[in-house]
Amino acid sequence: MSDNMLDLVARRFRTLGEPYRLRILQQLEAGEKSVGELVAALDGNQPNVSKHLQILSDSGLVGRRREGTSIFYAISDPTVFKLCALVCASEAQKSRRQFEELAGHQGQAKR
Amino acid sequence: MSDNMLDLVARRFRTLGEPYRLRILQQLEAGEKSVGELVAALDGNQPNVSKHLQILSDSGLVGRRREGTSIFYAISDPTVFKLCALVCASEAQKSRRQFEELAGHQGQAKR
DNA sequence: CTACTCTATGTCTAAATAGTGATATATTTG
DNA sequence: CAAATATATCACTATTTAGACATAGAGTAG
Repeated sequence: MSDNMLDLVARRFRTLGEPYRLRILQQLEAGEKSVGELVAALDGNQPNVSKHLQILSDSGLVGRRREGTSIFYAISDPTVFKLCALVCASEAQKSRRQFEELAGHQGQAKR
Repeated sequence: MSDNMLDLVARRFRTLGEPYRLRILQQLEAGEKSVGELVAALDGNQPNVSKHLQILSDSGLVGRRREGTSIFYAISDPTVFKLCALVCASEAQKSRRQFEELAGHQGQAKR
């Protein structure tokens, strides 16, 4: 993979590496929402939400649509949910391994 | 998804959000390598490589094995390559859309 | 034990980035 | 045009994090 592509991929991962942005994406998974609706749903302040939306938009993950004075954002790259699902599964398996390891050591200790 | 899980997922994405770490993972995709081998292959300095390896190890993406004075690292969670492949495909599609959009506008300008 | 090799860690600096409040911009309404 | 609303941007601070250098720790050979 070229260095240029590596940078692009890393940038994409960094965009997804912010819990607040993941929460925004999660909100948008249910359908498009205006900035105000997102601010209300996430209990955030407006400039911060707008900034994160800008970053998501720059990355091409979401698209915008104006309607009156409101601007509605929507998912434009559903890949993100596959990515999240993969990571979730991986984390779950990691937790399970850790648990079993602990349980195993506990069992040994009892003997 | 719980806030706790969101943080874990975000953390995982951030771990992958560094080009240098992606390059390390790419090196390890071909098989386990010692720190020294990675330093040589990536033309980096040793403490930096070690630090990135530590981060990858903490995330559970790689595992270590000692052999003499050397320590060999290897991929322990192949999920990462699926993630990268997905993002690559998404980026490629994004580029393609951008190109077609530009081409389309050029065509309009010629009329 | 000493010298040597390989790897990890501590410390510092610089850069990137999130959060916040004030303000600018755009759209609609009267 | 003036006022009101919704969103974006600016300026700033604080936090995080990568990179570089020096040094510590672990293992091996003599």
